[in-house]
Amino acid sequence: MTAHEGRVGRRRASSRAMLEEAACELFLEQTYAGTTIEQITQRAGVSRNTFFNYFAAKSDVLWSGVDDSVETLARELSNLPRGAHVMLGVRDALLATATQLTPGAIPLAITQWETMGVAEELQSSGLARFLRLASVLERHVAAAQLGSPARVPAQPAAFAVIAAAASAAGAWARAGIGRDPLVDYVAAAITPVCSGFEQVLGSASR
Amino acid sequence: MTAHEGRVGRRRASSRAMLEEAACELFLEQTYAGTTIEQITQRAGVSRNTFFNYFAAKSDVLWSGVDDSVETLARELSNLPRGAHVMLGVRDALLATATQLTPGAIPLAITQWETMGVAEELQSSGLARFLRLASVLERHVAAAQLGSPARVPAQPAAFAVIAAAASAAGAWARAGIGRDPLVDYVAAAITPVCSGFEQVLGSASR
DNA sequence: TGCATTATTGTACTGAGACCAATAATAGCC
DNA sequence: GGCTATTATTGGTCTCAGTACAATAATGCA
Repeated sequence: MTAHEGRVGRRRASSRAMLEEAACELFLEQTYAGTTIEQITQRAGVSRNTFFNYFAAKSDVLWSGVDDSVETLARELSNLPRGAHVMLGVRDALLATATQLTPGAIPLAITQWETMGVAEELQSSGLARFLRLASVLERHVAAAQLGSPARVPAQPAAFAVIAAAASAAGAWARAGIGRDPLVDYVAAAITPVCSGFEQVLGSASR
Repeated sequence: MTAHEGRVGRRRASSRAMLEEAACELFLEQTYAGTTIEQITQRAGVSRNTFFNYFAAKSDVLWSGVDDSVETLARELSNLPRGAHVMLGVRDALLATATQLTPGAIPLAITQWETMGVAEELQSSGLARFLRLASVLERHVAAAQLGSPARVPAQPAAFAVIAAAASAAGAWARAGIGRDPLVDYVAAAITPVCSGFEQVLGSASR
């Protein structure tokens, strides 16, 4: 019927969005830890196994927005002008990514922090996403310095910047409605990190 | 018999160290994911439940060194002179902590990175430790600026510094034997972060 | 000797996640 | 219309981590 043009095989009867919606309701009613995958699939009207056709793990439901932002970040990084200050470019790319994170696309894990009793699970499932973003950044920083001898250590810089951004996202979430836009929080958090690493470069080249 | 002075109740027949040792052997033989808790306790000669008297989770075995370093870091931070540059003090405390991490005390997760097939599990269990260290740091940075209006954002700074240090620890681990001491790696990684946040302070106060 | 305290063990259970085989729906082809 | 390759969904079964709780064993002390 829809979105099945040219594709062969059985039509999908469900979708990530369906499952996310069902899961979100239940998380708000019962907390994250208190709801089972079976309950999610029951509410969505599919079998338990179908869940694993769409998510590799229960915790993935909380993070589907982040995976998209990985691609956004990669795109922003590749659009940066060559040769300019590496870390300042990184900062711009990250801020652009944060701006593009419209409220609707912000992961459940962040927006529903308090209500869903998710803090525990965040600690065990969040690092994977963290590392995915960081590794995109790391590759960029390393590549941008290919010609010249690398002076900004790529992985530490990437880790530090992403960690600061994550902290900002958390603070933004806890600030509740009526807060400033996310990008302002992110900017304040990552600017010192970027300029710190930028100066490593500056002090060595001068 | 030993270390039971003044204590009442049954003597411990096992210990964290016993279980860690058994676990380490098995991880090297079979990888982390390939060994069950039951196998660990069998080799240690205790029952499966005893494992949970000493560790809250399987992954805790990989990280027992880090928990100690949390205390070391807290101690080093509290020994810092008052009023000096916050982030430079933080750097000193972290480097002191890294120095105190003798090879024997360095967590399995880091030293046995390749051999034990642990990278997967690190991603899901590592963030909890990361956050524990970061929150110690965060409290210190916030407290050190109590009188004056806080200019270094405590949590972003703490997250960024710890992330950089973690990256350094990983790089150190992957460098294998014959590498420089851990503290050198950590110093190179965290110095830009600390000076970046320190300058936020400097530029505002001048 | 009995009592409070602490360590260890046994049993049973829930739930995540993996694996695999069976079935259902669909498009294209004859 | 029937056949076939392809893809989605489902059911069944299994392992293992982690929890809960009760029973038992060892110890110091009154």
